[in-house]
Amino acid sequence: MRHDPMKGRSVTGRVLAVLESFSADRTHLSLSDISRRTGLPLATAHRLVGELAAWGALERDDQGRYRVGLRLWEVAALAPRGLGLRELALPFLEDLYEATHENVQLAVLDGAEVVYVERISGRHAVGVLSRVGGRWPAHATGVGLVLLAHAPTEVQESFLTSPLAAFTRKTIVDPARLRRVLAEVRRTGVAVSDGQVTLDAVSVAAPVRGPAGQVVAALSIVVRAGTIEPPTLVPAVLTAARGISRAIKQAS
Amino acid sequence: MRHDPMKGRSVTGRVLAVLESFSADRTHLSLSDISRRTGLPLATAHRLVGELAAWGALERDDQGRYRVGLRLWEVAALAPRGLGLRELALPFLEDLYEATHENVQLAVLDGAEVVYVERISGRHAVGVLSRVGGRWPAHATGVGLVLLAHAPTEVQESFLTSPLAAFTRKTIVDPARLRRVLAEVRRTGVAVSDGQVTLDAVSVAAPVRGPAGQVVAALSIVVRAGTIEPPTLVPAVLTAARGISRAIKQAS
DNA sequence: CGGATCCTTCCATTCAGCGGAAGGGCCGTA
DNA sequence: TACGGCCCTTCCGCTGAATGGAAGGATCCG
Repeated sequence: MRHDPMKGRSVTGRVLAVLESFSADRTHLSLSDISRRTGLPLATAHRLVGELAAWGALERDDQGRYRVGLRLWEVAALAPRGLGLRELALPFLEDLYEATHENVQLAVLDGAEVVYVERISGRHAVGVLSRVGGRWPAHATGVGLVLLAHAPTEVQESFLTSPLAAFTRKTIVDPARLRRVLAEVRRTGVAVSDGQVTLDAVSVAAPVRGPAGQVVAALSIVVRAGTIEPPTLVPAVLTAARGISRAIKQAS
Repeated sequence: MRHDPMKGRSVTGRVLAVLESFSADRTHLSLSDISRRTGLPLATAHRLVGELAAWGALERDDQGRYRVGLRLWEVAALAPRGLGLRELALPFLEDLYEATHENVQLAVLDGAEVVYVERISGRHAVGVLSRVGGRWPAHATGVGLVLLAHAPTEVQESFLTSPLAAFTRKTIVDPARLRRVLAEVRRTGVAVSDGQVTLDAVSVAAPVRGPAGQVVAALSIVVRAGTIEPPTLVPAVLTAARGISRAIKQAS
């Protein structure tokens, strides 16, 4: 009898487990690493990894370690909610970036987290922890507040009944307070997130809408706290967000 | 006896076939589409697609059609030769873009083709056919000429003995002429590609080097033919390319 | 309303996938 | 130089995950 999590697991499931064994802080893994992280026996991992490498989903470097391959990135680049969205948005992100040289981000909601689809950062802009392809709990980000505010009610309720992670003393962790913040976001049309992820950053975010008016993404600018008054950033963020919404509509 | 291309094909191979059934001009596919394009029986396609969708490699839209999912994009975003390279390069690409507002591209070589890892295009810049995540035959592009010029000899020989596709009357299709062009690229350090993909575009490309000095990518600017003399673009392109090379070295 | 096409589900059969074991290679240390 | 530890590769008898034809329901369109 097998006493491992992979027992009875499909081949597809194992293949996907291999792919998800890579992370932002572990982009290069040995075969043994992959075996350990997935729970797959070495011989099994070897076979699956070999097939993925032959196709290009994985690549092997000079030290024999594996990394996510270009071929997988090419296929994944066809994701409408990933690069597809980013392609349409980029001119407007560039506009906002050139006007401010601050951090400009585009994100979508996935479950209880935002996934960053794009980020352009100025050299002197305040440091941000977001990473393209990375995730963050929605409640603690400007883009996340916008996306949650416009999410279906059941998504919001599910979120509000789960524990809210704190990153700084300013992170919103009280569900009642979060409800009020989300209502305010819906009312004003923008979210301001001050010091929720790092104390020195404040962001202003606005919704990006799909053809039917539904919110499909959110755009934000992140600046150093105490440098620019957030309300002064609202017109520019709204302008860029509306431009992206228009581009999405025209692409439908 | 099975009379289909999938007979004897591994599950991993079938899963990858499902993923590669999507293309830039077919980002949304029905289950039957996927079955036809992969050669998989409907029931088999249904099972595999269901597992991929459950994990997030595929998503299903409101009309029941499938598209590449965000989760796959997230994993693929960890590809060092994809977004990894792009993240390091972006500040320099932005510099070049802001200085010129023309098309700025970053590409890597994969076999006989270049894969575009990044592209920033100005609104009024000449139209380009490249697409992030897309491929193009190396010989017909500025970035490709740079990458081929610095590729291992066997890669170059293999390329030169294969038929060279023509896209315009200016596309280099004569192997002897291509040899001379590649030698010139090595000598001068940059490639100028004039009208090879479209007659109205001319590009200037320079190599991006890895920690050991090897050429790992190429950067280019693409402008409207007859507007800016290519040699005047060389310093800016070289500056940006060297900046990226330095960033790569520092990240190692 | 009927034909065409799509999608979902079932299940008897089968062969692709499994993974423990063995062996070779590499590296670091005594 | 030798040895221990760890990594990677390969083998192969066994078995259960995968298979896909068939059936049935749903949807769309002329």
